[in-house]
Amino acid sequence: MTARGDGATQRRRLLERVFELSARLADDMAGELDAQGLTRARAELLWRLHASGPVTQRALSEVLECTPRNVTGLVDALESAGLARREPHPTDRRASLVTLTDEGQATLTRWRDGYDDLAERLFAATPAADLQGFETTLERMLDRLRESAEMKPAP
Amino acid sequence: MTARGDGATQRRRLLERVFELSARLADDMAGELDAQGLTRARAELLWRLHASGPVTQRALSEVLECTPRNVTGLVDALESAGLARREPHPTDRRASLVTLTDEGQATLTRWRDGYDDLAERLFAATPAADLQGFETTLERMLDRLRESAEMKPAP
DNA sequence: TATTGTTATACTCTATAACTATA
DNA sequence: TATAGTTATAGAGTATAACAATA
Repeated sequence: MTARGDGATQRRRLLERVFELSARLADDMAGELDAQGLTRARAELLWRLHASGPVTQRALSEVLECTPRNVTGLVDALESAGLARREPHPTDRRASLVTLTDEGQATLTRWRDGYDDLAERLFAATPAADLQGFETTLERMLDRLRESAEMKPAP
Repeated sequence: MTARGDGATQRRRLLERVFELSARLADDMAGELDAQGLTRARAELLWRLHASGPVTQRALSEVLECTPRNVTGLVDALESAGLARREPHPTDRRASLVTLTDEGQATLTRWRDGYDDLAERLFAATPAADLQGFETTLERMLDRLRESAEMKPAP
């Protein structure tokens, strides 16, 4: 008979729930993207592009933490899909500026609305005070993870 | 001047934190696995195998929600790595039973310890009462996601 | 000489379709 | 006839290395 409510047991169960949450959110998102004919990697690029405005592929490769070669393929796909395009860099003829098309912009607007819908769906039934506590615990978790990420930054 | 502390704003910020948590946990895990020469897909198979005991590839393809062909490749890789092996099925000569090797078992034991360490690292600094509240809110979120997953189960 | 982005090549995960050996 | 697992083929993400054009 081990004691129920044991701290380690609670923590283990909690972490399991957190992983389930991650998995379900990822599934949810993958489903949405699939319905739009997009993949996660391409969506991530669009998202970053929206956040930054027009940028070089070099900059994208740094933000996405992948190789320039990888960016080439993603931009090719997004260009074919009509969501982004390459424009000449005004001063550096080696580089090009990746830009959202109007359709790309529209896609991002839809995502923002979907994001808010999801936030409401997940949290609307929870009192604001509880959400405050939730955020505090969440931030503690993030602090621990940020700490360990700082310890091993350069691969 | 929109009101700060507005409900929608809080929810949006909270969802952002949740996504950051997911991303950091995934990065953390990918780093660990990479150090062990494993990929996420192979680790997932090992994990399921540990949970189920020896099973057919057919069963694995259902649990992992992927094609039998995919399982073939993953088991091939795990077999080469010495973590799993195929054994003849006792009654069905078409099928084989995938089994953890001793090294595979040892790997799983290490993971279990690492899992508990992570749970402690993330939660030890948070009072048990706060964790209780955290779990309640987490469960509400999961309920919402489980609901929508049930609505569209069969692709 | 260094940098931007590309082509060439390769590995992993994933899927569909066709096929073999069994049930 | 149906099932378990394989081979064959293909697309997507990712990586390294070599190369062109330009800085």
